[in-house]
Amino acid sequence: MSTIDAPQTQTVPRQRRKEARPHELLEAALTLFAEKGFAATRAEEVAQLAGVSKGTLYLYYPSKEELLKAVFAHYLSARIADTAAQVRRVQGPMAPVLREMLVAWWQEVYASPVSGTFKLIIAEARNFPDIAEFYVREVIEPGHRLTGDIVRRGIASGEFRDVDVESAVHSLLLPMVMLCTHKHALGACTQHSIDAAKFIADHVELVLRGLLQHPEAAATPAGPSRKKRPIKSA
Amino acid sequence: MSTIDAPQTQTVPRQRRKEARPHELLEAALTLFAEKGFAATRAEEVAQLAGVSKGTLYLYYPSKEELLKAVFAHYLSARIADTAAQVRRVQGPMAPVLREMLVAWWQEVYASPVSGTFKLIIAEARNFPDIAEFYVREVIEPGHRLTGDIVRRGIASGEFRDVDVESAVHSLLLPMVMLCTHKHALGACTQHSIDAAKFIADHVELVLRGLLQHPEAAATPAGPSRKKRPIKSA
Amino acid sequence: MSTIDAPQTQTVPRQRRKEARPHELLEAALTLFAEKGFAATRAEEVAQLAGVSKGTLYLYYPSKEELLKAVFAHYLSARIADTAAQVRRVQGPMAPVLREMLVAWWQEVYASPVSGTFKLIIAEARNFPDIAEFYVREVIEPGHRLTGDIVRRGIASGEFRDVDVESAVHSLLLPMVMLCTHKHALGACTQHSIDAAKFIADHVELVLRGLLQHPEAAATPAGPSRKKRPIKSA
Amino acid sequence: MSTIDAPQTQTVPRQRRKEARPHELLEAALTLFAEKGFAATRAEEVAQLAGVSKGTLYLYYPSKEELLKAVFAHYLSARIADTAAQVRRVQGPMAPVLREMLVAWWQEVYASPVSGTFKLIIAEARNFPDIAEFYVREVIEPGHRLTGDIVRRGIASGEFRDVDVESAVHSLLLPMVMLCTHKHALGACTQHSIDAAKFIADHVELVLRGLLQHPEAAATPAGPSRKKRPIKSA
DNA sequence: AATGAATGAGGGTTCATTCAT
DNA sequence: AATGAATGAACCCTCATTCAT
Repeated sequence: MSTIDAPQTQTVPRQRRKEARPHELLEAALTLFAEKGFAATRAEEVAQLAGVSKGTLYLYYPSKEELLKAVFAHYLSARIADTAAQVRRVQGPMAPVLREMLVAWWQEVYASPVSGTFKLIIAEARNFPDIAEFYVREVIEPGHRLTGDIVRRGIASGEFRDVDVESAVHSLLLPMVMLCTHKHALGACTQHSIDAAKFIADHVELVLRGLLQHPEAAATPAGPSRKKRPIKSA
Repeated sequence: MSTIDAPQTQTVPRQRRKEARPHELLEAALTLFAEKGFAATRAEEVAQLAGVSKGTLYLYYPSKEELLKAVFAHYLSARIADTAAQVRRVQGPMAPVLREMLVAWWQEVYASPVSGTFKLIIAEARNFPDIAEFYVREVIEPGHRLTGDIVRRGIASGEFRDVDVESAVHSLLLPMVMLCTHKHALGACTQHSIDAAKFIADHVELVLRGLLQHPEAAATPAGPSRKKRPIKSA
Repeated sequence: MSTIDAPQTQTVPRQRRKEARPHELLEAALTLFAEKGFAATRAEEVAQLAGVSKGTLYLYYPSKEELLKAVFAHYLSARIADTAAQVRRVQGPMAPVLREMLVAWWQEVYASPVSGTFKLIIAEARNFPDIAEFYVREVIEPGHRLTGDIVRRGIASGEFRDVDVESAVHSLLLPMVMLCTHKHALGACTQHSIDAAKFIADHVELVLRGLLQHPEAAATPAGPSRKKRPIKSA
Repeated sequence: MSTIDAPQTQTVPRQRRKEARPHELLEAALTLFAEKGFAATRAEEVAQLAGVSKGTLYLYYPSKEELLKAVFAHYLSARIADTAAQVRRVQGPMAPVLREMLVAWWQEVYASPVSGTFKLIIAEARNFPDIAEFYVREVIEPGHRLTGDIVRRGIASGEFRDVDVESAVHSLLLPMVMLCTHKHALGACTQHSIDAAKFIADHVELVLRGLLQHPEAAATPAGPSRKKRPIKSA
């Protein structure tokens, strides 16, 4: 209210806040849209969760729909490209590459707000076809190409069996996506929780074993992961 | 109705309609709720798709929310129990049982309206916790128990490796659920379609191979399914 | 449904029912309109209370509004005329005439459904001006004329003081009307009930005493009515 | 809109309106509810009469029913208490006290919107029992106690006859309440209007005369009030 | 830039009325 | 004559969006 020494409820300097606003609004929007769905979330709720008033939201985004688009644009851009570059440089067996990539991806995504985007795109794809198209082009296709390339290299080198690449990619990725989706859907309602960290590890090993020409030569223990790994899942 | 060949606008007798209405309304509701989400679907749209007026919907269901609950109650009751009974009677190796059960499940569900329930529960679980609880109790837990029992029997007999049962069940089922979800989400918007029939077959083989103690002994060909099977996927 | 020996839930012969229908519907309508108001009463409720279906109501009355008009037409016709005739013939002091007329009126009206018409006309007069006009012409004006005539005769004979006739009529009648109104309004909700029989007696005596030139000569005891009279009030 | 001398559609500052709105809405609500009844009044009509849009009404009152409750809370609180205090202090004969209190009450209430509350409570009591209970407790009982105390004091001092207090109170008050009711019911529809000012004066004298031990000693002229008093009745 | 009062189109729900049986 | 399924206009209420402050 006054310029000097006003009792600030937030210690963050003004300038900071102003720059941070759009990001805070996007995170609030992702959180609520993923939780309740786009139509069932009120613009005012988003503003409130971001700590601003209803009017302020409209200073940054001209409509609720544009806010949704901005959420996707923000959370899904330039996440694939760099991983792809890294992978291309790697030499040697593909099994460890796959294992590390998937676990790393999972560690980065599952616990972060980004995990909410999957439920959100599932729920809203048909209501916003241009978002769906954008998503397929920017997220799904790059992700599939990346994973598919690894599988193909494994097959080419004789490390993997000659499986159908598309199907293998789906077998690898869909459970992980489903897990993220579950976290924001039923997982948030019931006690029927999945131990995500453990499942991902087991899942990758299981499918790798299905992929490998000589499973017994795999570097990982043949048995299930008996103990939970100390990775926090939320 | 009339004496001489009056043009009949309504050939269906009233009484018949009264019995058929609830089911027609439920199918219309599932279709639209799965397509657009519960909040974004207008009650009148459901009525229209069912071929009745807005008011008629309310003769059968007292509110939109009760209609949603009825959708779940109708489409998800007593779908698990009979399969479970069949499975329990089976003797011999579990791999074929798993293969047949999953393919059969998929054939029955994927092409039918029931496939829409997965997207719907994902999108609405957090808004309707009692529906979520019902769903977990009536659908998820029985389904997991059923699949888990097969895996356990396979492990006990030495057919399968000593994997973590929960994780294996997830690896088996989540891609299938994800596929149903996808069909009603991105799959309905873009050309990036998945060949579901092929994927399911490949997926089951891949994971089975990961499960089996001696994969090379499996009855199925080691190679990928090169040709699409002539099963219609929608 | 069948013509011969159908099990009749009502022992009343058919013909009787058919003739009685309109009256049963009117009584149901008066009851509910007086209880809940015209707008807040559903046509189906009236039908139900009369023991018929919604459609049947419309066989007898073309609309809810016509039903309301019929209620007034039925309950308020030819109630004044005969009393008026009786009164005109009477000779002698007017105090007993007034006393008897008011008590008789009250005994006949208060306990019967007719008592509901007052609340009803109060609540709906402004929404249905033609009903209001009818009511004023057919009920209020004759009633006032009748009562006023008695008072005027009392004044002319020197029995009553030379009061304003209009005002005296109001003082006499309004409390009685109010009592009927109260019975169907607050009286139906709370324990704060008025002992109607006692009040009417006391009220008439009190106002008569105010009217009389020589109150001490009145035939009634000067004290209050200590005991409730054995007249049933509902 | 324009820079010079733009015709201002809204000269009232926003802040002012926010404070005034609730009262404007309550008055509009009382007016319309009393005129048409609660059920027959549309929320938008209330808003319109108060000069705001439909949505604005709901910024101040969460539902039409809460608006009704607020009307009663606003118009009927703390109206009795202060009169009661005044009356208790008075000494001397009770007849003038009664006369003045009733005339004052009438002058204050009859011409004001408050007069509508009687018709409203009559019409809606049975639909809103908690409002009825509130009304009995806050309005009727205090009012009766106040009036009854005066009558009792008059009896105790020998000024009044030993009448039944409850009945006398009703004889005094009911016509006044009926008059207020009439004003908003038939009185608003027809020419059959009552001269309220005159009636109240006459009524009080008439009933006082019925109450008094020695009527001829009363301070008022024995004859009727021949001339209308110059008090406006609406 | 930020606020929040105000708006009004839109959607859930009710119910008077119709009409095929 | 009687029924009750069906209709759709109307009404309560919500909420995305605007705009004066």
